[in-house]
Amino acid sequence: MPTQPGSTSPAQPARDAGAAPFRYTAGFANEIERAWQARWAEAGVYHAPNPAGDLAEGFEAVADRPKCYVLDMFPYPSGRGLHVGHPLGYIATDILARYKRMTGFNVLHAMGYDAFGLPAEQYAVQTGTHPRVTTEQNIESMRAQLRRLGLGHDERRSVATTDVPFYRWTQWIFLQIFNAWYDEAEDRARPIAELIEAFEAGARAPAGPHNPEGRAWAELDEGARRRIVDSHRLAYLDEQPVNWCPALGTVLANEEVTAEGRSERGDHPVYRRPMKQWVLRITAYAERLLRDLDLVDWPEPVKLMQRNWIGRSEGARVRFEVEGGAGAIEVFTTRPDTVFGATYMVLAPEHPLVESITPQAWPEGTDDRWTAGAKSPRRAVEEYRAQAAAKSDVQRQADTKEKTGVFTGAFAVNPASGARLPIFIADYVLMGYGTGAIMAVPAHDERDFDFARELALPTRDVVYPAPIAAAAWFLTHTEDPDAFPLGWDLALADFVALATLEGYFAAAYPSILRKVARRRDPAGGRPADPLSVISPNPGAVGERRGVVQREWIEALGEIIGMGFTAARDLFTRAVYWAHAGEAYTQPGVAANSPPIDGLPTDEAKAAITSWLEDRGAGESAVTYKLRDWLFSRQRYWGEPFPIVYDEAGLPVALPESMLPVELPELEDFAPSASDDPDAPPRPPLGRAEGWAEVTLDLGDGPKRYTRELNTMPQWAGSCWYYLRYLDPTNDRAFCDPANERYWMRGDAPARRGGVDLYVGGVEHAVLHLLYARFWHKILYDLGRVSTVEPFQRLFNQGYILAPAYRDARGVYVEAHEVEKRDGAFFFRGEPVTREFGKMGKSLKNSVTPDEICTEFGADTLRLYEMYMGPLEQSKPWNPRDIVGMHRMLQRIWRTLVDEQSGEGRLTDEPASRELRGRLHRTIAGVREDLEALRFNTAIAKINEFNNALDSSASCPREVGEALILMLAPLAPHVAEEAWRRVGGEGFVVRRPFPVADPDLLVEEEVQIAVQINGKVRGRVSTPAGADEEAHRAAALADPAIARLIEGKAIRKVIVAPGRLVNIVAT
RNA sequence: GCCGGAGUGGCGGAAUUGGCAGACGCGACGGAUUCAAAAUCCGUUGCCCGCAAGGGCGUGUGGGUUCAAGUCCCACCUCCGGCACCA
Repeated sequence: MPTQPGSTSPAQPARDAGAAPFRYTAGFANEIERAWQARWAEAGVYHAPNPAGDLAEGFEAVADRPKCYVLDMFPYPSGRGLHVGHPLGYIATDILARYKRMTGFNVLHAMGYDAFGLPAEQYAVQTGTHPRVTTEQNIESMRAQLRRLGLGHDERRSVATTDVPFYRWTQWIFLQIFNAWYDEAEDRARPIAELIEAFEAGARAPAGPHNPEGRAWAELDEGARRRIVDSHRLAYLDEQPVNWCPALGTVLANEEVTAEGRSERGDHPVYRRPMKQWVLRITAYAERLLRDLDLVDWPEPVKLMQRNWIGRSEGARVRFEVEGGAGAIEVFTTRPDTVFGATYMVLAPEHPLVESITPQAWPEGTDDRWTAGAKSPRRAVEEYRAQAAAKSDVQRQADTKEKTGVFTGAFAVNPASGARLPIFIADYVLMGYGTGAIMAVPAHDERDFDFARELALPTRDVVYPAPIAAAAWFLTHTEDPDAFPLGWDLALADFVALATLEGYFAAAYPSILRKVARRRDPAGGRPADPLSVISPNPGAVGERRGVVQREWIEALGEIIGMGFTAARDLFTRAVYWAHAGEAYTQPGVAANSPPIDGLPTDEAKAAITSWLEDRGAGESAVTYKLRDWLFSRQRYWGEPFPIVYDEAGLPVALPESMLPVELPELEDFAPSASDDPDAPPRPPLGRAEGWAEVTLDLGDGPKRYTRELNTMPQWAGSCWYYLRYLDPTNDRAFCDPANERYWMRGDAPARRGGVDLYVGGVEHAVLHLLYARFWHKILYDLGRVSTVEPFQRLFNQGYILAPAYRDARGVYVEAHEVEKRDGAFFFRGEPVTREFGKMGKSLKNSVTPDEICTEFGADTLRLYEMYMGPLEQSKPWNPRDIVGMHRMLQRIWRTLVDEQSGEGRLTDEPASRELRGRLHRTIAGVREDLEALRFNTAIAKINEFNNALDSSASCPREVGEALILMLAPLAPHVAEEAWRRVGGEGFVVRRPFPVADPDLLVEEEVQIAVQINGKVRGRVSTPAGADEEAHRAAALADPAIARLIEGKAIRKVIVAPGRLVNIVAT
């Protein structure tokens, strides 16, 4: 195609013989698309200038514009290629970016590749092809696929995590994390040097498990000092139980293990086993990660998922002294109000105190069920621990209903009740949460209840729902049940009814009891059913004053049914819940807990916490489910750590000047996979001779060091790639501060800044988005970025679903080959069943964007994907529907271009007032829709507008040009081609978007509905802006309406101006 | 089990603040064009009764609020997603 600017490009006529030569056909679409993609690339129309550095050219021209940073979630360049589900979000961000560009923003939109990862490595293991080769090929083919869609990315900014100049800075960020610690007092990360200074100056005492004797800094030797400092770092080495997957030869993060306890990749069994690993201290940020969710504009469900993942719990830490002076067990509980109900304690099998508290021999009279048949507590503990460690998570999950555990032979003292509590170990208590120890309150916790039942442990009630609390009080405060004139049962019911009305407070109970005791003759005599005096709550949601839930009325019936003595006995012994056969975990009223008796649960919690605090036995506390982030992988194809170990085996960070640490060349990439869960990990980098062992001068002369042989997990690169887009070629910094501040923060305050729009799937709701926020906050604390949060606005696009077919065995078959006959589906003659599922390889139902582009053109594909429905919704791919969007483009094309000559057919006549009004209403609607990412309705509005135009013989220029400009973000190639043919100047993608004239938005006449008693009976027109009275008159004047209301009395006329009139008549 | 999201014609969906349910597209039906077909264009199309005029019913189910409910409230059903011994 010739490219003289301004000329009408005589593209190849459509090949269809006999058809109009310049009809918008698939072949024509493909030709102009290729041509425009080449012209855009040549002219660099999507280049966004930076304020500083290599990409600063042209910045002055846009310096006065606001910035807009639009971002897609970083894709993995899979060898399988894209299916039509992948570009859904990319098309959406492209449209928004184009729209923003046309409405006066300096827009940054780029695309890069999260290219480290298992598939390339596994392919390398099988074929010996270097993962870099596979990865680069995949990136190239993905770039080609994306380019074909006409996405307007600034291709100068494309990065891949596997590029050495990129991962150099990933390593650099790791060093920032390694060289930082979390200052709780200031609630931020600080450089580790400042901690060392504080130690040296004596401003801070070196405390913690690495300095058990609490010696002063000056007295500590070099090794001890380093160990203490290392234990403060945000990146630290820790021996901790990890998810070891022998089949993959690597450990996995919790997030990479499925609920079934298998690897997310490959579905291999995963075992728990202790290993020394790099761990990032994300828990230090738990509170801020939670709190700052309030700063961002994200879908509420995603925020909720993060909140749940962080899992903040408020409660108390309580200390229980172990008998015999063996120390204290600290527990965390969210229900300190139940401390009087603790009847035993449980430690996680791995709990460090287990060793020291377990005695040689069983105490006298130990129940057989507690010992697991072992001769001594030590033996029992040892065997149980071995058994628990051998259990895979699969079994552990499966076993949740059967509680197991053994007695340690030791006892602790309940700091509230003084009761003697046997101490058990059991795997239902997890070392990783809270303190790894619990006080067991079987009456009010289901797990404790199950365990107590299994091992015949006692329960003790300390909370009742209000009606039962009243009944309990009545039973335990009545001496002579026969003294009630109408019987104790009626008195009890009467008491409960009144007590519940009065509220929860036991203080009122004595006077109620006296009142009930005096009652001789209730109205209507003694009822047959004593419970009839209690008013039930039919709604049964929550518990309100004065009403009793049916559940508890039934329970009261049972209590009455068992007779006074038996019932009283249950409550005197505090075993009502054991009798009822379930734990009561709801809030209620405290009982059998002297300092808090009668208090409702929330007050009881606060009261008992300060009571415990006064006695030095506990204090309020907060814990999180979130665990520190396991950051080592035994892989080849990942970022090497910039860490070496010295002769003492302690980690030493390499100086910045030694970055990047490049991956060594290898022949064999396989980690040593094994079926043996106990086999030691052998990372592939260990085989890199001359690399794993190095001589370096790190300041005190050349010495031998061993390199860290693990690599970083795939999440590392995706934690900061959005910052590298901002300054992709910078080799002095990961990003120039001026560029970072311009694109990330702009004119916003630090708390409101961040990427303007981030689009991706919900599957990253917790993992990627939490990790990236964590890194960003560290960089913020260290002064490297200017915003508190990385992503201001998040949008989750839905999935594209497609029919998938299974044969009789339940195996998926190639959807392309399935045939439909008489409403049934067949694959190679065999009947198959249809279902809808996420498009992809596993369901064998992929459709590639390339096949659709060939058949209809990229613009049609773009429109169809956006037209399918709301972006955030999952929706089925229906190939039959695509042609609708193709026809729409054909119709618009015909409006603008003569199909015979290829010439623009706009006329210079002015548009009629009516048409102009319609145009401006369309512009206003389309703008609103694009702004809100409602592309489906934006397209419908443009289509509707063009349909209205069709009948008119000629199209005025002002209308036709606006139509092209509105179409440009959605279908840029055809818009560009039409623009040139109608004689437009320059690239349409750089033109301003049409602006609606507010004066033209109101229609002169409005059709309104006339309802009689809420049913539409007619329509009348009213002039724009008519008042209520005019509406009313117009409605009543309509002959059809007049006929219908004839002989009826008009009660009321409701007028919604411009919408409807409703006549209420009888 | 707990927490989220969603149910509207034959299909995808629209109705943004309680105000004309079904925009727009597909499909289907009828017509134009064509030797014919494809492609394209025009028209009809929620369901039921009726020749028609017209009437009735309709947004998962059952109740409620309102002049008016897809939209608000209560109870329930179904599907999808997340979490799951977290003390």
